[in-house]
Amino acid sequence: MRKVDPIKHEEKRQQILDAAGRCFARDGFQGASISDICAEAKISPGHLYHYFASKEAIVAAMVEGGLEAASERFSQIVDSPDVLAAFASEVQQTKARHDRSGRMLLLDLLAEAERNPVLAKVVQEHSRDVRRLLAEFIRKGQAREQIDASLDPELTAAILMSVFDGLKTLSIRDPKIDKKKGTQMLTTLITRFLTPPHAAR
Amino acid sequence: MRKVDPIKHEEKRQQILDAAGRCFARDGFQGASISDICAEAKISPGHLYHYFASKEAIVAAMVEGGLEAASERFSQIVDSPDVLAAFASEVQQTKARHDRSGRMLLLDLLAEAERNPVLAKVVQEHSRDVRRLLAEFIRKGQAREQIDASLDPELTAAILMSVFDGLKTLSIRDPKIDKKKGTQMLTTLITRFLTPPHAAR
Amino acid sequence: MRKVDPIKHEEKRQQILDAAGRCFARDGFQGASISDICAEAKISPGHLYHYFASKEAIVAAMVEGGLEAASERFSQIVDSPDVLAAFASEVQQTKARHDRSGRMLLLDLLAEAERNPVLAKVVQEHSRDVRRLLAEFIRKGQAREQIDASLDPELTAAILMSVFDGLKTLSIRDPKIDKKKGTQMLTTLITRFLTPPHAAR
Amino acid sequence: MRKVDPIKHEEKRQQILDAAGRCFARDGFQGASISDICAEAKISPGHLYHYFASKEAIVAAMVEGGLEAASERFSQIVDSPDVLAAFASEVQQTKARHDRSGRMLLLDLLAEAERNPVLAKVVQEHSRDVRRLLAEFIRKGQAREQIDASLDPELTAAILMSVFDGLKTLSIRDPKIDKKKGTQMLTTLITRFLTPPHAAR
DNA sequence: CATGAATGAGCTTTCATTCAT
DNA sequence: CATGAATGAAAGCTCATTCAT
Repeated sequence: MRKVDPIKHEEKRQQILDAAGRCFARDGFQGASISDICAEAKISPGHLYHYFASKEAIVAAMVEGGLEAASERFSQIVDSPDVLAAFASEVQQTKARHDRSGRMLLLDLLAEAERNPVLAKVVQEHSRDVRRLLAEFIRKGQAREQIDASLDPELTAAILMSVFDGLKTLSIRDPKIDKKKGTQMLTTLITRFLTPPHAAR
Repeated sequence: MRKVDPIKHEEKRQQILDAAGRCFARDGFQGASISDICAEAKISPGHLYHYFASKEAIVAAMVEGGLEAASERFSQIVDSPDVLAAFASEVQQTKARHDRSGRMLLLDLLAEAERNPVLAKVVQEHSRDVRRLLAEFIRKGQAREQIDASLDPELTAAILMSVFDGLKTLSIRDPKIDKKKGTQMLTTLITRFLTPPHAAR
Repeated sequence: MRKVDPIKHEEKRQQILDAAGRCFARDGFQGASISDICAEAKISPGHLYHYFASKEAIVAAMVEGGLEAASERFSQIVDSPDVLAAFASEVQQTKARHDRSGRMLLLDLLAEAERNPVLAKVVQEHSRDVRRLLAEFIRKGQAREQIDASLDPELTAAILMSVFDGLKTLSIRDPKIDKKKGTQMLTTLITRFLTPPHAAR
Repeated sequence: MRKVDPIKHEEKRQQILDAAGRCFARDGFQGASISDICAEAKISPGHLYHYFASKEAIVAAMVEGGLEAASERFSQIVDSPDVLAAFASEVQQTKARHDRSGRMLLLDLLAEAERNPVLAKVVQEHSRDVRRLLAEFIRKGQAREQIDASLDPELTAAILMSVFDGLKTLSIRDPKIDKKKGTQMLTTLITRFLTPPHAAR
């Protein structure tokens, strides 16, 4: 009868993950300490270990959650009628999210994934999923003759993901950049890349 | 009275930087410890501080060195006759370097620069220099009608740098990717992006 | 939800301060290491930092405690009927305390206070309090015509405190000194200093 | 023929001791590092060890020098005709020296002497010498009926030295004290202490 | 005589983790 | 479920001292 309520348990986990997210965003994966996270989540260190086996487990769970959310966003675009408009919209949303307080950890994650096999696996599985989604997307566009049919969908998807990743560095390299114009330019880039060569521009 | 050879001093500094580079590549900026670096450089921890005032100073020196080398590479392309060929070549070289033992720390660096103001400044100054070089490059291409004259050179340069940054994530997200084909696809992307709209493709 | 017993916490703090006191007495403020204190208090170095934020905090707490105790002793004499007898008694007690295991750190403290502003402030505030107590004491004696009314109470108090400080050096300069005779001589000194000139001696 | 010039050697030693004195005054015996002293003396650490076997040797030599100088000052007063005037003058000089840049290390020294047997010995030998000088002084005063003949010369000398030591703490305990008035008060104290009881005051 | 390279133990402090209650 | 006590290894860094030149 005195079993743990699994819903409450999950809620607490989420609260901890949220707190961890804020700490990681502020100080990085290595810079944020268990102590910091406990303070942010207002729980004791001993208690935290009831929910997560280790710091790495927290990172992994947080990353997995974040990537899942990203996948969902992508899958919502899939059914969008106009391919390029959907892309442009996504780009702008990406940049908007970037300014939110819950900062972008993508670069930290990717850097860390290069030496942490656990994270590497998570990242690669997520990437495969998104790439498939994106490839499917591209195939649809090609069917509608909105996207150059000569482009290999899988590879194109991979390249586009890289381009999106690269976006994160824009404002690091130049904090004063005009983000709106940057978005427009990127839309141009993607449009020209994907548009069938014979199409009027 | 004869002062010690400043050349030897500089040599030792370089040896330490090399060792640090290997450690950072292996474990990240935060993951690599002074002890690790000392072991790798085969010196005592006390001695290291004759050459660098702090761990951060080592990071800064290493980063500065790496970025300077990158700038030099870029400036060498500037005089290249064919714009797009030069780009493609640079892309391939970038990918080749990526596999070297002295691994790429660019993502770590950019992630770290978001919270370390010292690194941020170094990165931004370097980025400004390279961006100017690249913009100049683009202007030349526009003068020769090899590059779309309607593209703002500075912004285009910034976007291209982001695209290059994004490249680093390709093989993290998919270790099995065919790098050669990736390079070709990227060349296509850049070509289509930059080529004047009326030009035959 | 039941928070941990703050009494236990305070007890542990006191135990650590006691251990620190012994170490400082043995090796001085700078000579005693955190390791030493932990060994003496039989706790781990990490644990010590649950109770004190830094070594300096330990020193400050210990000093503050010691000075507070000293102030209390002084305030107890204030109501004593015979001024000079009270002084003499205090002098003897001071010398007795000097031999205790929890040794005298006054000289270390005063020397350190010359370069550590935090300690300087603590010392000066304590000194002000004791000086006021002593001055009040002197005023009472002057009212009873037991103390020369021409002496400025504040300044006399300051000088007397200095004389007490100086006492600490007696046995350092000559370990074989007869402490009883020394105390008598000091009583003579203070008596002659304070007694009204016209009084019969 | 290529023997070391012993005069130059001694000069260098003195230069180092001077530099050390400045460092010790600034940072204390433990706070000043060999590095600091080398920088202040403008020599290399290796070279310093040609002149002194250890840091402790530097401290000992410096202390010995300082105490010797102090003894000399005292011995110069010995032949002074008026006992009390000479005392008062010495007190004022003591306070003046206190403000000099080459700051007072007496408290550090006495505190350190309690745990360092080498320093303890130096201090005690010096103290004995000065005490004898002072006792001789007192005996002279007693012969001239300027000093109370009932005071034991040796013990009185010891007490007076303590009183002088205590002086060093006056301005630590109250940085805003009026030093001139303090000196006058101390002269009063000593005068009343030493003056024969029957003498007019 | 003089240099600066080099050492290695030790310093204060931090931190992920475990334990007793 | 929840706390804060407690650990101990490791971090970055300092320093007295020695060594090769």
